[in-house]
Amino acid sequence: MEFLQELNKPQLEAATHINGPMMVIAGAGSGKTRVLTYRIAHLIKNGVDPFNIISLTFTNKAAREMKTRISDIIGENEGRNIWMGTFHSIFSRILRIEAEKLNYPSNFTIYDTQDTKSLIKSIIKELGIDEKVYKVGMVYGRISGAKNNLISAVNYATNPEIQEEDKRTGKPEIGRIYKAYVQRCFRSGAMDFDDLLFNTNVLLRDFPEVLVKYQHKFKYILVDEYQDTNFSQYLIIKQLAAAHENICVVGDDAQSIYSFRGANIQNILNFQKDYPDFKIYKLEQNYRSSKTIVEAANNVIANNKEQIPKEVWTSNEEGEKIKLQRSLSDNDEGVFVANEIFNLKNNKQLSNDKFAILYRTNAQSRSFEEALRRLNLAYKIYGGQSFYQRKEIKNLLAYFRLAANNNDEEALKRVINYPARGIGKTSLDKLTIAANENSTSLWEVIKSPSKFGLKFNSGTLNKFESFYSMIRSFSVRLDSNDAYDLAKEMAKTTGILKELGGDKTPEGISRFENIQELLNGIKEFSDSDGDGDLKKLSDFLIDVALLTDADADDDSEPKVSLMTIHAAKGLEFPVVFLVGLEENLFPSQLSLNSRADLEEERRLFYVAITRAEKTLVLSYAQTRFRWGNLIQCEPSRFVDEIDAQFLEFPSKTTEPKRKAFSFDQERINFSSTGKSTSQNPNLKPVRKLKTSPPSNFESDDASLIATGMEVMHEKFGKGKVIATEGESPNKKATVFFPRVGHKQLLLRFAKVKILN
DNA sequence: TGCCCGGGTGTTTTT
DNA sequence: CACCCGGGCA
Repeated sequence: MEFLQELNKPQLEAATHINGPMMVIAGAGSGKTRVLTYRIAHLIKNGVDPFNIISLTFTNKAAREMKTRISDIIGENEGRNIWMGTFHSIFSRILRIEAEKLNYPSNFTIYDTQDTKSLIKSIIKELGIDEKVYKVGMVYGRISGAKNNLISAVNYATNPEIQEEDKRTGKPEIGRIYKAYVQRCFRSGAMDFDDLLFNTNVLLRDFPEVLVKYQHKFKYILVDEYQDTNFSQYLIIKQLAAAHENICVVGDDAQSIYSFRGANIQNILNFQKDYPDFKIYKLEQNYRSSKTIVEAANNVIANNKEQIPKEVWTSNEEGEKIKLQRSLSDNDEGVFVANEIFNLKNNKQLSNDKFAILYRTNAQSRSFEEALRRLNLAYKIYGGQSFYQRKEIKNLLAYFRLAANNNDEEALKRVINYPARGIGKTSLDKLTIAANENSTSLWEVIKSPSKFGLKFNSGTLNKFESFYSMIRSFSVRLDSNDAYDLAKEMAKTTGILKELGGDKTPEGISRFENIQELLNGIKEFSDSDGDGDLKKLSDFLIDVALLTDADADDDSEPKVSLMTIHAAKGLEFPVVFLVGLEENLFPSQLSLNSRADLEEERRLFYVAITRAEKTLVLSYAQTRFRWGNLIQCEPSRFVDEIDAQFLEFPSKTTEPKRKAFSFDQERINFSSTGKSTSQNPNLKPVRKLKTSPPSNFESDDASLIATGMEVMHEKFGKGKVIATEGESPNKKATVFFPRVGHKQLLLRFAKVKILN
């Protein structure tokens, strides 16, 4: 097993651990994927059947990469038998096998975020609940959070604490919406993302024989990115592992960045409780980055209070300093980065794929796209609006979905009048009401409206009838037709091709091309793997909701990668531009009210820095367009947390040519003085220039603040203290602001003044 | 029923 | 600024 020789001591120990529970705490860049892959290879070489291994990853991309790497060692035939994928894809697979136990069809639809929100929205309307108070996103968040903690709709509505909480925040109807939502999904034969995990839990809980079956199958369990699992996922793992306890989890608490999605670091602590005789391995040597980058990252993360002690180090060379770049505006930032890539490419003979631009929010990509395009640099955006989420694509997919699962309400609503066939809102409302009253699906009502006491004029009835029979004609061919043949015909028969083909605007042409691209993709699917089986459209459709753009990589030419930091997790690049490092953007404005949120932002910053191998550029802009307004920005506090010895302040020449503002002059003078303090001197002039709002806002001493007081907050205005909690410096206050509602404030950070 | 216009509203992050 | 939604009109 010569492959094991490439490992260092702790890596080797972890990779050759065979039986019993184990946890690997792996610092950034310490080779955890390598350990996981080699461990799997080692298991197989030691007689473990690949069929008995399940390996859960965070993204499909990570899964595929690992699969390739394992196949390289043990051969593809063995490798393909390992169950490897995301929680969502693996458990949707199991749910399809076991669906009937839960009274679901095995071809259930997976609702993506759009479908879910659209359904919640209709429910809120139908129930006559105020949409202004019950914002769809917020309701979805509550329902999702409940599901991730395995709180069913019934539990939710009967749990006194939750009801109390919802009443206190003025939203007592969420339980009702949750109930209706679950019913509607069920009648539609649909599960949302959270259901895939929730229902797996139900399955394992209510059907002991199923649990035993999968416990027996998955004798060896591996979980990557364990710090980002939520309770629902945790419990699935725990149950599956209960029989053999051959469980291996790999994670890094410093890289936990998904708590907003219910991820819980607590799971790492639970691990020690659940498996007292577990073995722990710590990987602390970083192989990815230069000393400078590793130490800067250590600087940053040291500011977090809550973490498992570990010391990441590297024997790599010291490397370049981290460049700090200031631009006048968001557009200039784009130009700077594009120019810099252009130059580095030429000077160092690097291909495009060696570069990544990382940002906090998807909306920031625009200025970089424009600038890169102008220099003819090929780039690829990961995440954001994915191909499969585009309207035209979703519309065609909705026809496929509806053909495969006639009860899919969201699919039906999407296409029943697209292209326009004269079935409008009024008719649809009638149908919906009848479906609800009779606890059935829309489809059943359309099939025979009269059965449900509905009266329509004959023209409308004819329209229903022809829509119904068109869809049915597709449905009956699903099992006998080739995916591509059927898809192409559906695109034609439904009128989609004609509709889009007639639109000669640039957007229309692009939409048409997207449809063609989707059809091409299906063709590829049809032609793939010549094992003789018929490739069905329903098979193509199965996990389409779980696919993201990153899964459809085309490597025709090397491209610059643009993505959010969340999406960059697990990746590495020789050159990284970390952009938009401004207060209120990164850290996000919404994270400033609690220590936990701020620490998560800092971990995110840590993840971002540690993606870089050799060159790291930190960039911020002084002004930025937001909500259509030009706003002044100040540099992110995180930049200050890096010791100045690791930073380099670039010369003026890298800034795009344009009339300098007066403060630009100031910056040059300042840096030429060569003043060196322990902090970053170049940040200070900007700080002074902050124009909004003048910060003579003095906070009062936190210890004085008490329940009942009227206070003034710098951003939220006047408010009343409802409760306080803890002692300073960690004293928190719940304050009600008429303008923004209830807020939890950590008084150390919040700018609050006592009014009376 | 379908289209167009205007106002209101909103931004983390993802499977 | 962009998008979405609702209202009003053809």
